[in-house]
Amino acid sequence: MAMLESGEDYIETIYRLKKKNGAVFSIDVAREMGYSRPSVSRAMGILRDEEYITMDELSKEISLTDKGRKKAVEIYDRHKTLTSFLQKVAGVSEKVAEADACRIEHIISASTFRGIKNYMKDN
Amino acid sequence: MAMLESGEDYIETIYRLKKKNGAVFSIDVAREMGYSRPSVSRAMGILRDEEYITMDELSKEISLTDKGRKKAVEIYDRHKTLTSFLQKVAGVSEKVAEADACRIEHIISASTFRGIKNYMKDN
DNA sequence: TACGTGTGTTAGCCACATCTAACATCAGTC
DNA sequence: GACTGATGTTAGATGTGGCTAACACACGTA
Repeated sequence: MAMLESGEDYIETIYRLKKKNGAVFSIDVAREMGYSRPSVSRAMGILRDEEYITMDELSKEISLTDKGRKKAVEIYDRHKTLTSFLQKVAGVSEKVAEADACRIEHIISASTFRGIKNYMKDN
Repeated sequence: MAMLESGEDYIETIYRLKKKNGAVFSIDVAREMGYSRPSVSRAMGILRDEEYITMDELSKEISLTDKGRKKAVEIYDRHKTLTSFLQKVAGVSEKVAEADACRIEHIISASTFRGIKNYMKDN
């Protein structure tokens, strides 16, 4: 199964929580994203099948695989770049920029993102 | 039922085809969007229920209501503005800009779009 | 030891938006 | 007037991604 849009959100959340708290569990992801435990449980199953994460059998602690971490960094970079970009060119608050970035980051093409990244470097 | 993202696409397509061809029928929308006739038929049913369009009982010609036309113009404006914007700041081709604009136009916040519009006015 | 709490999972539901198959209808043509 | 092709609709399936209810299980504590 291909990586779906919602999967990117889950991976990004895991990555951010890991940076913030160290260890990450499903319940943390559920609270952070405002989803139910079953929804997260199912998503984790898919991410595990696709080898983006592993989950400790006993403790249930979630870890990103190399593949997952690579993906996470990529999405996180898109997120940060787009947030700054929107603040700069559209003059919106960080909060608004963040919310828009969060949606745009999943659908923007690689070319356009590269262009924006370039723009941010030069300006 | 609230206006959904996909509904915006259908309305925008109807609007564009109307400008291009004069009369619009479901089959034209299906061909333009690459969807099956039943998918378009159902979508038209919803847009009719929500009073964005009317459909001639006999000829089946599709017309936008005032509400629908207002919506279409709004989406079309977002589409054109975002396309130019991405070409300008990201330096991508019209084709790429168009494809990204097509997806972003549905999810961007009103504030951020206003900001972008402003940016385009000043630059 | 037994019990309650927290966390994860399973089962089954819903909404949305696509699809295919099959049917209805209308218009043009032989 | 019957056949054929184009178009629209109906019925039912699929995939995605939420949800609740109910169950499984580990852990701390009375």
